[in-house]
Amino acid sequence: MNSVKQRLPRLLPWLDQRRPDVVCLQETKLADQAFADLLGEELARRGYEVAAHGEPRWNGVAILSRAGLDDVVTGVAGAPGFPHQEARAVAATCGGVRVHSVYVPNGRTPDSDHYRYKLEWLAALREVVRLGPEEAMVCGDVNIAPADADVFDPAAYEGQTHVTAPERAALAELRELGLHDVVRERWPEERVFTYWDYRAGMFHKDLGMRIDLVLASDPVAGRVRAAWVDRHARKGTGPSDHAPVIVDLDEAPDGDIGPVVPPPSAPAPKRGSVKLPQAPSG
DNA sequence: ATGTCAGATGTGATCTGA
Repeated sequence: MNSVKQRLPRLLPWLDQRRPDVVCLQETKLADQAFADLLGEELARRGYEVAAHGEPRWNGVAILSRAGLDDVVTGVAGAPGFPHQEARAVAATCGGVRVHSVYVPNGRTPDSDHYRYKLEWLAALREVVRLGPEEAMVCGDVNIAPADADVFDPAAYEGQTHVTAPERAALAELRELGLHDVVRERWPEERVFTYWDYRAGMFHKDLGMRIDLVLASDPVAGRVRAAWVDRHARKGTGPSDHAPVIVDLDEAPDGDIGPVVPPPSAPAPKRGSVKLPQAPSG
């Protein structure tokens, strides 16, 4: 979101256009009461139940659902604070699936306390998911590009947060619980990004990173019929610097809803020596 | 061009975080 308050004119039309059953939001940057005051009524009118977990200024996550919203848990048990507990995770059971909306700490620089905090936070998240139900999804801004293919130019990010080996190992350990990276599995060779820096025309040039993931356990991943990044939502006036990831699931394991065609993406520009703005990622 | 935003402090420009 990069502020749900600033993004309201984009969020509500997007909900009406895509009509998702379950929505995981990150970086709402709003306390729970302010969240309810700002958009509770608009969401209720659209049939959404809401689990919001926020702070007055930073962070903040939420789950919107019209597929049920049960057993809401805020935060990650056993996770460290920085120094206080931050609003970076909320979980709920929606239509039989344990859904986690997560905003993984940024990490800032690899030698920082914030980076160590990020790794410890991921380890705690892994424990929560490990002890949870088999049908599970982890969705959100993980602030890690899983592989070099998830960065427009790996050389431009070398040694920076989001691409280091320990971060990728922490993410891999989470995935070793049996979680599928459903967008990468659907688009194994394609150029797919979810985040583009606001500066320097990065979106226009499609110089981005794939740091927003939908991870799904086996029984859920088997129901995936479409998985794609809604780049359209990054265009136009007043977008977030991230684009939403959309995943369609069948209702039944052997169901068939026919072919689903994602919208066309922009042609990939040539890889080159592009100077990277010094404040990476959101 | 370190080229953008958003939130805050506290009124206007500067800081923090991404």
